[in-house]
Amino acid sequence: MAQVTLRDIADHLSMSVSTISKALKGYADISKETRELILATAEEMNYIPNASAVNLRTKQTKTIGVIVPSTEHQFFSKVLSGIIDEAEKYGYLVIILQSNENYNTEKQQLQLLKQNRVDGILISLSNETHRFEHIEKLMKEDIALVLFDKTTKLLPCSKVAIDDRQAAYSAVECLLKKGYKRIAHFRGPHIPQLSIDRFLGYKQALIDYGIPFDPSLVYVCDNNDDFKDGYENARLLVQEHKDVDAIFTITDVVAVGVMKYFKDVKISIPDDIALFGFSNWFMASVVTPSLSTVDQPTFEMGKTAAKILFEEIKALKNKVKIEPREIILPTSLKIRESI
Amino acid sequence: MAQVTLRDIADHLSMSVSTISKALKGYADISKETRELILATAEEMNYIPNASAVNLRTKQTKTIGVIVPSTEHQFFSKVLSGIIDEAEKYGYLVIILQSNENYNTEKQQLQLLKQNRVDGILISLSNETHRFEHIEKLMKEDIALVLFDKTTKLLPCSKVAIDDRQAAYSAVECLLKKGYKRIAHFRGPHIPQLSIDRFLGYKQALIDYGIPFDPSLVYVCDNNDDFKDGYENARLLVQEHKDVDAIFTITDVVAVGVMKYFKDVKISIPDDIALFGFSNWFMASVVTPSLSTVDQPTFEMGKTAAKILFEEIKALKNKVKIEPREIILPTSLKIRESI
DNA sequence: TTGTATGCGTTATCAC
DNA sequence: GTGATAACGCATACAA
Repeated sequence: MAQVTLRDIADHLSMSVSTISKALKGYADISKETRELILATAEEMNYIPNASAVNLRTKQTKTIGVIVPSTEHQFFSKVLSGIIDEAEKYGYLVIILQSNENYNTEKQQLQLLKQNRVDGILISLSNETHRFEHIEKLMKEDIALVLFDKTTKLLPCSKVAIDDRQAAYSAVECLLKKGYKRIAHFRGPHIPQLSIDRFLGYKQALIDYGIPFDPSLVYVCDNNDDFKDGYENARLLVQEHKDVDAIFTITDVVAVGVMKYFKDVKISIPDDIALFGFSNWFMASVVTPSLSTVDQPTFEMGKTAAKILFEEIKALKNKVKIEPREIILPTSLKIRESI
Repeated sequence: MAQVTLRDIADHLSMSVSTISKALKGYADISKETRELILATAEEMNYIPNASAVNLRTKQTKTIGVIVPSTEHQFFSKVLSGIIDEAEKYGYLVIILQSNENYNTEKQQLQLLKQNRVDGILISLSNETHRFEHIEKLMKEDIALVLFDKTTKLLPCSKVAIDDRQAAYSAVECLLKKGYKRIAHFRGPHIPQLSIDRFLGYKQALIDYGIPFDPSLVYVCDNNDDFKDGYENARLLVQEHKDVDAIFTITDVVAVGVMKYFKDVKISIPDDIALFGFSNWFMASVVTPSLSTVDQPTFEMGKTAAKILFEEIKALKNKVKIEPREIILPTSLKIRESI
């Protein structure tokens, strides 16, 4: 059974298609009676407008695209939830794509979204992405774009993120104030701004507190398996630096990997080594000992990014120039048993 | 800058639109030279087909819709990942909607997807959904539909799920074999088939092992906050039934809530009470003590559901009648420290 | 091998 | 107040 069209309703009522269309859209120049008749008939015939036809005519799809490195990542799934919720309020649909931290995939997916003429795009950059032509190209066209979480300073578009550097600084500062002196950092991959910033925050805090920065205390987690990275790096650390008294990790899962290793080799947290995570995922509160970490407004980040995107879509539609904005969401420390 | 159309290319090359169209689609009746010229020009002009126009013509959108109760739920985010990955292979885009366990929302979202003429729909039913007219209506139209995870026996469409009853049976059987005799069950809400089935598996195991079923040992988790449900029900249980020696929970997060309460009141797991979860989420392996649970193929469920959906979309397109299938994915027990 | 004509379902401008 | 008519961008049957 094919879908009912305006034509079908028109035929059924022996009226013209344009009359039906106008009545359905509440135009003033249709008499109340006919309008009501048409509305009732449409309802009865189970009419549903064909979005493709509408898109073609109106040149807007009421759809946005979102590219994230991975949907199953707890952080992103929560952001997505925020985005989808917000989109629904605005009557927008959300197409979700995962780049798997791959630059080429990300690039291709942008094409796909363009092909579908989405009204706007939200991206959290892949770890691999260090060239931005694909995005710059996009920005020159009539398509709104907002970066979130994994952003870059090299792109003059709106962004929603946290102050990773400051947040990391606070975390390490907290360790320092507690008296820890030999603090290692399990950092993220080299490209993403976010992992650079957290590293810089770490370094700065050490310097500010008169602790010499020791590069050999920085371990990189770049195997796309944070838990394992944490576990392995913990193993290495214990071999190489017996004097370390605290670790600040790029993310909670890394910290949980560390905990696992320490549990296996009977190193006690925080007595032997303290541990500070980042993200405040659910698991941070339920592991033993519970994990001190940096709380970031995840759901809010999604909502905010979406909200800004919709504003830009609206501006674009009205041919108003958009001023790129950078929203920094507040973070806070969750102090728990691990320090 | 408006998007380049076939017309633009045609004008640029002084050819007809249809020639361009055919060349781009690789039709045989275009000479190799012109085709190559056209391909090069299209590339150069940065032509990207307008999906809305194509949809309108071809009556397929190469898009599927997915409705889940919540994307931030770890289980669903993993399923979604499987769906998106699989869709990408088939060249399909995925629109994701969350019903928030609300029947009316689910119903409305189905309308939205119809409006967008998606080629197929995947749904995991909301906990509230106990009427299925909205879905039955859909099934009568040219739109493929596959249920996953939260399915129902009342709908004659394809389904992908696990054997919840059997899986729950195995878990409880495992507890019984270990010698636990007074086993409570923290069940899910009353409507979803899945929580009914897990409950039935629990009950059956007891009966088969000669333990009388005691309804007062069954606690319901229906506040949409599994952790809290677990925590609160644990509190109640301890008050009401001091003799219970094991708990089987509907899901891991509930179990983690239980663990938290027990930790707070110094009840030892598994010495005082054993604990068995369901889902094998990441956290199950990292809490202390680690949680015994039922492992289910989450990512696989998404992939499988998508795969079946695409088969049905294909069948529908070729006007082949589709035979509903029910795929049961295998589960297994993960025995850890909590029992 | 290429071009012409038509229609997909809708919106919007213009007559009547 | 209502109805032709054209246009959105593309695909395809058919004519040349």
